[in-house]
Parts: sequence; structure tokens; C-alpha cells
Amino acid sequence: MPRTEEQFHEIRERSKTQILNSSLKLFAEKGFKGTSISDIAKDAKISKGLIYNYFESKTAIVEAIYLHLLNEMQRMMEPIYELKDPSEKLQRIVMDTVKYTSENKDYWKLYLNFMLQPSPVKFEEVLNPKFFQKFFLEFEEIFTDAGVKEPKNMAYEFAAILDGMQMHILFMDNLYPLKEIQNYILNKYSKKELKKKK
Amino acid sequence: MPRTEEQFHEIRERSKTQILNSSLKLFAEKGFKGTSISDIAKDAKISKGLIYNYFESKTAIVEAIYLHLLNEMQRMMEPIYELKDPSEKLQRIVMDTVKYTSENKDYWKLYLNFMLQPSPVKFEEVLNPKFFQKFFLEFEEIFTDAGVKEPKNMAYEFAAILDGMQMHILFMDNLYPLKEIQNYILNKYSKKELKKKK
Amino acid sequence: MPRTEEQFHEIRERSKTQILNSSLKLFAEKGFKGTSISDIAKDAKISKGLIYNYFESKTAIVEAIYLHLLNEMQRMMEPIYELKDPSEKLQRIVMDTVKYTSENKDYWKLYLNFMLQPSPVKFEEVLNPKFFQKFFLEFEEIFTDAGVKEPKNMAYEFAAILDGMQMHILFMDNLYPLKEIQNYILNKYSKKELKKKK
Amino acid sequence: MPRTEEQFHEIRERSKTQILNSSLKLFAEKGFKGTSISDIAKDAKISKGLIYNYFESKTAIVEAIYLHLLNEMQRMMEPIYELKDPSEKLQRIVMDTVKYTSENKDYWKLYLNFMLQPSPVKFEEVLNPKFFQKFFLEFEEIFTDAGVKEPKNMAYEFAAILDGMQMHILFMDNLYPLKEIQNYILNKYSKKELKKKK
DNA sequence: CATGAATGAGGTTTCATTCAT
DNA sequence: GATGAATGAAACCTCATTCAT
Repeated sequence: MPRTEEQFHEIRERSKTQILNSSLKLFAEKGFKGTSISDIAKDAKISKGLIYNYFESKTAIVEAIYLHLLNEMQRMMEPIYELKDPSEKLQRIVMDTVKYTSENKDYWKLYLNFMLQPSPVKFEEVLNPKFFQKFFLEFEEIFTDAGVKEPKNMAYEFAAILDGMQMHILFMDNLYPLKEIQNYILNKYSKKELKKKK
Repeated sequence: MPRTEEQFHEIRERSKTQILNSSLKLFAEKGFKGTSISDIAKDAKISKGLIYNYFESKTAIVEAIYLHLLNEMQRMMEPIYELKDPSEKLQRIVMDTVKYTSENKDYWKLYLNFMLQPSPVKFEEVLNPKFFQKFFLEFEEIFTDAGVKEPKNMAYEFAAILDGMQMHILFMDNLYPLKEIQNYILNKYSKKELKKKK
Repeated sequence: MPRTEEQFHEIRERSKTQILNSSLKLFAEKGFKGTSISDIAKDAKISKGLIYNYFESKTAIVEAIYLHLLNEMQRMMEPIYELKDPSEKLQRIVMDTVKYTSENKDYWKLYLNFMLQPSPVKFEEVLNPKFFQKFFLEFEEIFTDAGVKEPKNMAYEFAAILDGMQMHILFMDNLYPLKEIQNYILNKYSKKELKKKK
Repeated sequence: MPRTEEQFHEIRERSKTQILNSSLKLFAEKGFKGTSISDIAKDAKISKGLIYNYFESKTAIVEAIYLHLLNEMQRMMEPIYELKDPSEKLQRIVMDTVKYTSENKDYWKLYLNFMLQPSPVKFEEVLNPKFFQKFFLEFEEIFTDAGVKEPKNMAYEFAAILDGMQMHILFMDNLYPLKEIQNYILNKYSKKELKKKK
């Protein structure tokens, strides 16, 4: 008697997740090219062949991870758009970034990898200079809303701080004084401090 | 007519430099694993075999580049130590970083690569969390010298801004408003502004 | 309600036939090696696993088809032996060959495949030079019966025409002027024409 | 001191030929899919890797062989166009076909393979029904020139005899009474015999 | 010093076959 | 009887490295 549709679905999901988890970890650690299908299979405790039951190719795996990552970024940003107060928005972005980065280091390492090398082609549509600019423009709007004197410059500074912190969190691991720095930055973008920049 | 010692030496240096230049460019573009010896030979317009006359292995090439990079960083930092005024020091670091990054994008992309992946092993002695911490401590000293209230936090913020800017310069290429942002940051660490933080 | 023996038998036969049909089609189209068990399962709208319920291996499938093919050839030839008149025999062979070929192109393509490559070993006992020779000898006998001057040569010519036509029917598909050529050839082996060769 | 351009060229040609020879033999014997790169390397007494120094892929090898084959066919047909007398033309075609087939069995086996399966795609432009029709039309013209009664039918018969003989030569190897049959067929298309068909 | 042909280990991918359900 | 997930051997292909010249 064959398994039910449902049982098969569950098995498939479990294996797929297992493959994605191992891949994410290894890609983040050793890069896309530095990770072999064998490595993934070993880590996921399955056979090499099975991977191709779930993904068309090694590239397809990294694409799946990448899409997931973009979705997550989207989901992270959404609640922020609903906030009204500029200061709150900025602080929330800082908090989310710190939280997200420290909780998903592998994802972000992979993200950096994606930006550094156009290996699995396809991504350029998103990970390109224009994509960044859009972010900067959104930040600039927030600072404009806040009525500060140099919204554009502050936006770029803000973005630099965010990305710089991310890097430090990724590379320094537990040595990074996360809470302390976060609080310092949060204060920097508090209503009180923003007012001084008007 | 046999060539003189000197001529040999010159040829050697020229070829070696050519190999290093091509390697740097390609590693930065496609990563270490993504670049083949063939690629390098083609770009350097020499034969594959010749590369092994100058370098023991592909790894040896990347190590040479890496050491060169570290030296450059050292050389960049040296004149800074001779400066006395904290503000001048910080401003000089900012200027040098911007200058250096925008003029040597390939180096810095490769540097990021090194940090992201421990491919050609050996580097861990330098590119590790402790290495970063040392930088942060040096920055902290400068801010302490400047007599600001929260030297540690400001040091981390400073480092974040530097690294964040670097990333943006690397990834946004000509779209990045280099001068504008640099000036803004320079002003942020001017004597006048620093005084406000005391 | 348990199925009756008969029902089981029927199911078995139906599935088996389905597998054989799909296999024949695909083997003819893409060759034995070029057809995967997956392909067959998909075409037969059953699961890969089920195929192994009916056949021990991929090779066993092709063997089954092959045996079926030989039987058909046999069955096709039998009524011919009962004919007495040489001309009638030859004409009947021509007609049957044309009919059979155009109605079972897949079988004949596969047959050619078998001859071209000894992939699934076993067949050599039949599809070998000697096997052909036997055919030629039988043809020669017919021509001898007909009393023609060069029975052996005519037998070889006859065989060549048959096999050549087969190839053309297979490869030219509907572009081949089947009826026209058949009539021409039939006339060539009519009593009247054969008499001229005496 | 490196080898001269010329030396390299010679080495390359030798290896390439070696690979093509082995490939042709094996493809003819076991089919394209049935022959592995390992098989070819072993037969050519070189390493697997080297094959890719000369051909981009397994498919590229078969394409090279195929193009060579088409060229040869072309070259074989050319001198025939210069003959004026229809009988001479037909006889020459018969002789060339027999000669060419028996001397290059592997090529023709492969050719049949190509027609049977569209494996390495690309070829359809040539090996298709229309391609055959063109041949038939050319034959028809010759028979029309000869002034026979049914030029089209005779053209198709002629083509069938040619292809049928080819098959028999290929499959019966030395058992085939080559000379005998050839002479019989040659006589069939002699001026004297053709005259009878007017 | 310089060349590129040649090797072979290892990477990606395919697929016949097995097996738990 | 039936399913498709899972395996692993073997296929195609890449590439760092060696070597004869």
C-alpha cells in the first residue's frame, strides 16, 4: 500500500528543509563554489543522488535560499512601513537588523557572498547598485520626515552604520558587545537626538 | 648572448607582477575558487606552466596577494600614528580609507572574501575576531584621547561607519556620492563636533 | 472485497501491456540507453517501482519486446510458406513487409536498433549474420522454384529492395509514396515479369 | 624552450585524430549513449581529461564525426555530377556506395544511428525526410535523362537497392557476396538493360 | 625562462534499482 | 498491487598540477 499523498508531502518537506539547512550552513561557511554536493549530502546525512530529487542543480539550491532570504528581508521591513514616527522607524530598523543578523548569521554571510560574486548569475536583478540606492532613498525619506538638516547624508551614514555593524557582528561573533552598541545607536536616533539635528 | 642577472631579475619581477595583477582582478571578481589557473594565465597573457615558475600553487598566489594587502594596510596606518591630534587622526583615517577603497576596489573585495571564507587556510592568524578587536581598541584610545564621554561606543560606531562606507563604495560603484558623504563624515569628527561629545 | 484471481490477472496484463507499449514507443524514439525507467513510468502513467513488479530489469523489458517482435515476424512468414506459387510468395512478402512496416514503425525502428547495437546482449543468437543468410537462402529457394536464371543474385536484390523500402518508409514517414512504389515492385515480381528472367 | 607552433600543431592533430578514430569505432559499435568518455579514453590510450582539451563535450565529438561524414558524402557525389551518361552515373553511384560502405563500415553504422535517433539534436537539419527526398529527386532526374518509362519508380527502387545493400554489407560483414551482387546490380543499370526499360 | 599537452583526482549529475509503507 | 523516496555506481566534465621540449 503506498503512502498517502500527505505522508509523501511531509517526507519531501523534511528532506528539502534538511538539504536547505545544510546548504545554507556550508555555503555561508565555505562559499558556494567551496561547498560540494558531497559536502551537503554528508552534512544532511543523505545520499548525493537524493539532492537531485529535490533540486535541479546546485545552483537551484542557492537560488532557493536566496529567494527565501529576500522574502525574509521583505517580511522584516513590512511592519516598519506601518510605523509613523521617523525616530521609531529608524530605531526599529536598527533593532531588527541587529536581531536578524545575530540570529541568522549564516544567511547574512551568504548574502555578502552573493554581493561579492555574481556566481549563480540570476541574482543581479536584485543585488545591484540600484537596489542599494532604493534603500538609501527610503532612508532619506525618513530623515526628511524627521526634518533634519542633511537628510541625504544622514541616510548614508545610517546605512553605513547598519551595514558596518552587521559586518562586525558577523565577523566578531560573541566578542561583539551587541547590546551596548545597539543601545548607543538607538539613542543616536531617538527623538531627542534627532531634534538636535534640525 | 646570455642575459645579465639583472635582466633575468627584471623579467621575473615583471611576470610575477603581471600574475599578481591578473589574479587580484579575477579573484576579486569571481572569487578564489571561481578563478582557474587557466583564467589567470589567459588574463596575464602567459602560459599556465609559467605560473608555476613563480608560485608554488594557486594558494601561494592568493597568499602573496594577501600579504601585500596587509603590508599596504600597515603602510597606510603608519603615518597616522605620528599624528598627535585625535580629530586629525580620525579624519585622516576616514580620508585614507575612502581614498584607498575607491582606488583599490579589487583589493578590498578580495579582503572581504578572505573574511567571509577561510578558503586558503593560513590567514586565520590575522583575519580573526581578535584582529578586529585590536582595531577597535586603537580607535577607542583615540576617542579617549579626545576626551569624549563614550569612547568605546564611539569607536565601534566609527568602525561601523568606515566599514559600512567601504561596502557601499564597493557595491555601488560610481553611484556612491563619495565626496559628499566623506565631507559629512569628516565634519562629524572635526574638533568642533568632537568637543560637543565631551 | 478481495479481487478475484481473474481481476488480478487482468490488472497484471493491462499494466504489463501498458509498460511494453510505452517502452516500445520510447525505445524506438530515443533508443534503449536514451530511455530511462522514469521516462517509461511517466509515459505509462504508473510509478517507477511498479515496473519492477512486472519486469526484472530494464533489459528484461527490451527482451520481452524483442521476443514479441520475433514472434510477429514468424507469424507473418507462416502463411507465406503455405503458398505454392513463387510469384505469389514474393508478392505476398512484399505486401506483408510494407503493411507491417508502415503499421508498426516503432517495432521496426527498434529492430534496426537491435541490429546496430548489441546493447542488451542476449540477442546475438538471432540477430546475427547467419540469421540473415538464412533469409537469403529462403529467398533464393523461391527464385530457384521460379526457374529464373540467377536465383541467388535475384534473392539478394529482392532482400535489398525489401530492406531499403523499409528504411525509406521508416525515415520518410508520410512523404513516401507507399502505394505507388509497392505496385511497381509487385509488378516486378509478377508471374509475367519473372518469366522474362528465365 | 617551448616546442614550436608547428610541433604543437602536430601533436594536437595526432591526438585529435586518435580521439576521433576511437570515438567513431566505439560509437558505431555501441552507439553514442552506449559509449562512455572513459571507453574512448581507454581505447585512445589517453586520459579522460585530455579529451576535453580537444572537444568541448561528448556531443561535440559526435558532431565532428558527423560533419566529416557529410563532407565525405559530398566529396563522393561530386565526381558523379560531372559524368554525362545516365547509365555511367548510376553505375558509378553503385560502385562508390559499395566501395565506400565496405571500406567505412563504422561511418555508415553511425550514420544509421544518427537517423534512428535524434540524440545529439543539431543534425535534424540534414538527416530528415526532406533530405532523402532530395536524393530521390536527383535519382529520378537521372532516370528521366535515361528516357525510361517510370523514372520515379525506378529511382525509388534504385535507392532501395542501394540502402538495402548497404545494410546487408554492414550486418553480414564478410559473409556478403560483395563482388557478385555488385556486378549483378551494375549490369541491371547498364546501357543495354536501361534501353529495355524505355 | 616558456609553452601547452597530458594527467587524475574530484566535482556535478543521471539513473537503474531497492524498499518502507 | 502500487507509490515515490532513497541509494550508489557510474556517467560527464573541470581544473590544479606536472612535464617533455
